[in-house]
Amino acid sequence: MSKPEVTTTRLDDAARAGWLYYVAGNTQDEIAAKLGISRQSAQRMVSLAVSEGLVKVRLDHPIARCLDLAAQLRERFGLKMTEVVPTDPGSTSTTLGVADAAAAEMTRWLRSETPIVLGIGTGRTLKAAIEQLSPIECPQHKVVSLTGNISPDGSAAYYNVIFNIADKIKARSFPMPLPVIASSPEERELLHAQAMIRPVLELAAMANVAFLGIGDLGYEAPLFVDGFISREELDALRRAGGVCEIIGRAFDRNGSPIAGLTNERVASAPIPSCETAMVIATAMGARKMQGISAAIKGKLINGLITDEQTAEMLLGEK
Amino acid sequence: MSKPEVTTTRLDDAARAGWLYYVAGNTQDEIAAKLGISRQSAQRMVSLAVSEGLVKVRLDHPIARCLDLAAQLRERFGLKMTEVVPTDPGSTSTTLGVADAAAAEMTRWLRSETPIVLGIGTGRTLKAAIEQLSPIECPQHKVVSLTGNISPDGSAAYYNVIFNIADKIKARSFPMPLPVIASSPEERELLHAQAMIRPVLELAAMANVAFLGIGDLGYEAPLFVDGFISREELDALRRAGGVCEIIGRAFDRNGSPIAGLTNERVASAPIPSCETAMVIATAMGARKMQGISAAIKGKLINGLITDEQTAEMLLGEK
DNA sequence: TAGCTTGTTGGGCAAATACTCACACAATGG
DNA sequence: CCATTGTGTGAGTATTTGCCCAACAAGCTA
Repeated sequence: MSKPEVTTTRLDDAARAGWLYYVAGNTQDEIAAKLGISRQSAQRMVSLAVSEGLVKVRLDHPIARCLDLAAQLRERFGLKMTEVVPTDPGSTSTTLGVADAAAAEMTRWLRSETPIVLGIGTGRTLKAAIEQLSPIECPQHKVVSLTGNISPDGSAAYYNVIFNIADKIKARSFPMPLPVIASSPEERELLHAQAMIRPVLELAAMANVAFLGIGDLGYEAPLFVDGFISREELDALRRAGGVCEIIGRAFDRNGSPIAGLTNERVASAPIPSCETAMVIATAMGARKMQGISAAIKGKLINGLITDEQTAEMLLGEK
Repeated sequence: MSKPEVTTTRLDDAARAGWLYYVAGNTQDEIAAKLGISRQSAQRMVSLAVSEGLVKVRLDHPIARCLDLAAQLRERFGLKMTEVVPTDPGSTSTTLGVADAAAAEMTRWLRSETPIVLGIGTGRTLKAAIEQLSPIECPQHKVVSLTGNISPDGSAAYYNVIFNIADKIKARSFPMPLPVIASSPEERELLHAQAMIRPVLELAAMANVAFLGIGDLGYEAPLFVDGFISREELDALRRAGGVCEIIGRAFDRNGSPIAGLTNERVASAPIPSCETAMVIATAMGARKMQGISAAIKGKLINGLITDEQTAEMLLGEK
């Protein structure tokens, strides 16, 4: 404690370089001179700071167009909370921007003093969002996974993010040690009746806020790509009118759950009710359009984080 | 409302360009192409976004050395809150870093749900801090100026920041329409007895948190440079042992107020008590050393935002 | 100890960026 | 009406940055 020697880690140096670069406005040459390293090393430090996510850039100018679209979405679809981020016209990313926005929104919730239960879905968008999340201590909260975290091959489901989020925030976390889709309806009942699972399901039902991804059911449906359902099962869902999937459960274009098929084997918790919780979907891109639209129509969600282009398309629909 | 035409301002474009650059990671060439402007214009947009403060960079890696220094300061001097930012070795700025940190700390206070009274001092550091502050709506709070805002020549005191802060946050603000230093003790009493001033003084005494700058009394003493006191008055204060000045009031090296002289004419509110409020000083640099040290010794403050180098010097003193 | 992998460093260079300048244009004022 | 001033634009250029590569050190294996 009184020792003046404090171990300086690699990341400390990176943070310092990043600070000198972004906050103090030095050039990399100057940083190199001040830190007694070569310019290349300084460059590496700075870029390390960026790639490690030490450097967070925020734009706090409300862009009129985005605010307007957000307000229109709220009004038109009766949503309680919407956020619209700018669109990068050339990018094919399906998470760019919304991930940051989702992370920021999560942070707002987590900063609450009063304990909350945060339900968390799955998917690429959420995974990216959690990566953006700044570490924050919030032992007062509970985070509960809404889906199982076991792949058909027994490995951990890659896009289940409960462990990632638990890493970032010091809250009690509740994973669901279940396959995403059980092999039969009976197995699902059996699994859900387990003493270890029941409390998690109960907690999920009590969520104050939930963040969900929306999966499409096209050729590249994440549910299929990640091996949770077979091509035949995917086709069957589509023939039955399925257009999207939320935490594994398929819905038609009106947001009604598809009857039977894989839906009767999905081991996920029910989506928390909009009556009792803020249910926020984070999704953008043309492929998600139908899904977002369906989730809104079916009143599955009451919050949406999306991008400009998607917002325009949603509003453009009759 | 339903009109699709939303006026796009200059800053909106800047924000969009900044977003594409910093968040989406485009080059300025790409931005130019996407926005249909020349590369130079794109560059200008981005740099405008930066200079307008639309782009906020945050480093959320706790640098071990800074944390350690902060902890040492707390322990050694019995402070409740300390923050130490990295030092830029070559820079002569006296606000770099601490201004951002002060803005962040203010934001934390302002985000509180329960109404608080925020006392605000004066000076270059605070001015810079307020500039960094993101707009935030907090009608529940009150912001009260601790010093008068009238220069000897009748103009508004430039470094009085109450109006700047009022601009940024939507809280009720209470300026003190008084000269900083009255012409006589009697005038001060008279001014303070005014019906418009008394409530402000009472509010200042009730502050939950106050942010103060510390001014030195050297050749470039802000109080003198800004024309509030004459060279003779400055010299007199120094001869009387004055080493620093907080909201216009001079203190000796032990943090005791200088008796008589300009001190008996300073029209500022008393510094809020450390018993009832968080009194946070933001100051860095060699010239402020004595002042910071005095403020600590005199228990005028219980919080400090400073930089690495200053922290080291403070801890290095016997 | 030679041979290998792994990780770090600095040189060099192409790409990207910041800045200066000259000019066009609109608003302002005589 | 023209001069003036401020603001925005494009061209050109100097600076800064990102990245590839070869060299080198450290650790590990045989």
